[in-house]
Amino acid sequence: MLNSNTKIKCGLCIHQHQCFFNSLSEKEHDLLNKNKTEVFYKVGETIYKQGTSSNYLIFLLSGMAKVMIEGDHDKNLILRLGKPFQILDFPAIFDDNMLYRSSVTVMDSKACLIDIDVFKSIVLSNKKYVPFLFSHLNQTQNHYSKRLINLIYKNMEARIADALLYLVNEVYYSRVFTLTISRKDLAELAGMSKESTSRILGQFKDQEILHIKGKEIEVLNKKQLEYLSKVG
Amino acid sequence: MLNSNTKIKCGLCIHQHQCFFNSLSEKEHDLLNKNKTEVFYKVGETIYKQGTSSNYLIFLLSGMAKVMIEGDHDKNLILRLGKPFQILDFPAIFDDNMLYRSSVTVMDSKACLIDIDVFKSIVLSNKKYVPFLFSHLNQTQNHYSKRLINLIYKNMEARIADALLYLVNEVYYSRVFTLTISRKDLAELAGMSKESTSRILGQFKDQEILHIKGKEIEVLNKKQLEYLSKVG
DNA sequence: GGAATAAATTGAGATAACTCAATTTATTTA
DNA sequence: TAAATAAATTGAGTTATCTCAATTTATTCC
Repeated sequence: MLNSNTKIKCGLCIHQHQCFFNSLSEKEHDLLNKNKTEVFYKVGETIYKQGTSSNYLIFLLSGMAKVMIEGDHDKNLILRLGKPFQILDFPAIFDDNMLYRSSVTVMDSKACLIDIDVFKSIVLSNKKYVPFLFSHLNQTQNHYSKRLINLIYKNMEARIADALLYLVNEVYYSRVFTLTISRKDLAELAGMSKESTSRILGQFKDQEILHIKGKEIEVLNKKQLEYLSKVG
Repeated sequence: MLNSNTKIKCGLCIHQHQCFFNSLSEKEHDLLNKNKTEVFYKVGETIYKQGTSSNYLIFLLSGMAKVMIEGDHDKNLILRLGKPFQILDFPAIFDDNMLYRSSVTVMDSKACLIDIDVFKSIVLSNKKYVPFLFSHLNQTQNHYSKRLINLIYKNMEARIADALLYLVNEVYYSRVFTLTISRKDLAELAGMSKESTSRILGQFKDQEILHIKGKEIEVLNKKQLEYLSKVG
């Protein structure tokens, strides 16, 4: 983790349209600018650690980070992959700032650390923000709900299909992509062992559902993945 | 479902101290009183149906309801048991009022239906409510996170132990209780088949961790349940 | 209160998924 | 660029959990 010397100016950056904070006023953007820190993380670095508290809200500027639950016996579950201009995860900001999930970069990343008290003051003073925030939390909750039923009752094929569809539809936005996570990460996204993940991927390759060459993946038959996800 | 003729007056009832709405002003309580409907549900009745939208926020007044995700092939997962003076589940109130989980009573229950627009107007006008609501959503999210890792990587013993500990610590508040849900519900709370649930319960009985007589359950060795939850 | 129906238990067999170990492939470091 | 290390794949054997069927126990309803 390394501090940055040239901070991006909130409210003036070119990514405003996709930014979590784009509905803020100029005054609020200034407040944010004064109270934020930009830092670099190398791949594999922990940003948030489950069970600790944080005074910062993490806003990714570049790279990618996995948001995961750490279980006992080295068993983790990846909940989502955080991408630039998204808030990585919410500590319990109106309670004790506790974190219930960990976050680790999967590639070199740049992040913006926003002081939670400053964020809270904005939330409490800007009415427009409440529906937005509520909506955001609601979506996360629904995402978790869906993950729960999928991971518990679906078979391996369906779980890998779900993971791949997640990557296509919500991470890389393309049927062809270079995987930025390891096979072990993919396994933890599908809630199964890395060996089984490897086997299912090989099977999908044989069935010409996927074209795989190392980290390069092309989904040849997305309909089939959707079908497997449904029936499995 | 049957309408009630004698409505409880919000702000004047004896359960204020434990009520979700106890920080409201007199004026807000009046607004709520004017815009709420009280209804009765028989055991097994659906209150919310996943995939539909609702204009009401459900506030339980008596009885109990399971909040669950309905999967394909008749596979459900119970997320929590809703109890009196709790909000049952939040529709996407700042989006389309959509429901991502179903809710079904597990005993005859009385509920209060609060108009979502009225609730929203209170949330948007009462600053004190934002932290409270945020905190509530956060807790739900953390509960789901925990459920995810527990259900995916833990064995049957640990999952039943978790379900029992949930009943003791968060539902009945007692080591001795009369189960208000069926064995099948218990199975859906632990994310496994009803036959396996039955077998594990029998095993716990043999090991003198539990004393079971039909619906009457006494946890004889809570420490052992906590141990099984941890190692399993 | 007894018949009918539903819920819960028990047993046996099937299978999905895991673990461990061996090998191959890829990536890092000297 | 070779050696060392890490990541990924493959195979074989084991085990946890499920399914289906048969009983038993509990609950509902006439």
